[in-house]
Amino acid sequence: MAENSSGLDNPLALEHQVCFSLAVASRTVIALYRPVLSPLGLTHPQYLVMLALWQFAPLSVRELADLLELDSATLSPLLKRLESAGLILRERLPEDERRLTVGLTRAGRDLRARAEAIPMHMMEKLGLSLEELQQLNTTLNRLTTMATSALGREEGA
Amino acid sequence: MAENSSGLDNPLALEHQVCFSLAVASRTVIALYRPVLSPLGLTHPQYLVMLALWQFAPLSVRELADLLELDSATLSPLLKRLESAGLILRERLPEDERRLTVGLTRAGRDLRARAEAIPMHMMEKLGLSLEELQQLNTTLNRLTTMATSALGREEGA
DNA sequence: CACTAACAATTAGTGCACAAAGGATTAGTG
DNA sequence: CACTAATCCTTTGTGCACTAATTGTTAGTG
Repeated sequence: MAENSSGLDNPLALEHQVCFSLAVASRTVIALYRPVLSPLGLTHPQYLVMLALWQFAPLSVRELADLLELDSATLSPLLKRLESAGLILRERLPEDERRLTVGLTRAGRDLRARAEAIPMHMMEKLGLSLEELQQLNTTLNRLTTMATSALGREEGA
Repeated sequence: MAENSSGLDNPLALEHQVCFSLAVASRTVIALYRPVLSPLGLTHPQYLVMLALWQFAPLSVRELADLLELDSATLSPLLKRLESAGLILRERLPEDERRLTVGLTRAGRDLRARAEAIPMHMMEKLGLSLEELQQLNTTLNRLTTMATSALGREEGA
């Protein structure tokens, strides 16, 4: 009976690592989105970009990066792919030639209608209630807040 | 007051998507590991492989893939890098030449001592209690279970 | 025993994520 | 105004994740 589930017996045990559960959960949930997004021609990160644009377009690359907590170096090629797919437009801002404005094309806007059923669909697939998902969302956001502030402290040190 | 936090007002709102919170949390927590793992010469996925090996070595590629819920095509190059780093050994099983046995080298075993402080260190960085982390772990595992069984149902259909 | 199935690992190809460096533009300061 | 610093985006390079196709090996079947 030396075993327990607290992680005190073997702190390095795989099953005790939150970072592992988190990575697996993230990959698995995203995998569940794949067959739903694939008919729209979107990957999951591209879907998140489209969500941001449907909600806030136009946005600069920097604003998108802040919203999605991604590096602009990650977004740059992703946005090019969305542009080749005809969903978005990228143009330099006249008043600040450094910035790129990302906006939606007609096709990009139209895609929203086809995406509208996705959240409900995924909820049913997952088999979790709205309350459970909201609770989970809150917990995850709290975790991210803690991790982000810990990262911030490091840079300051 | 048309807004609420249930997601019913705008199901596609970025802040309501669990998949988004999950992806961000995963990336952010892994980012917090980076400065801790980098002195050991490990990336986070490599760290997870080492955890599995410290606990269960020797393991075949298939067993590792099952444990980590990863594709063998992802593990193949990763294991080669760990081998070049001198941490693991890869050899074909004499009794079944299809399989590859992955075992630890002396350096690989020795690295465990340096990794032993990591879980506690990360817990402190995050600023969450052991109970909170256990609770989170349980929740995430439940989520993965739900998502996995949903994926299973799809293949059957 | 020959032949086909299944299985294990690898390879090739696409896309995401991040670090580091670079080019272009704007803002701030003496 | 000239010059430095900051900002924005892109590019390059490395590594992870997944799909599909491939090679090699074992197991099962007629």
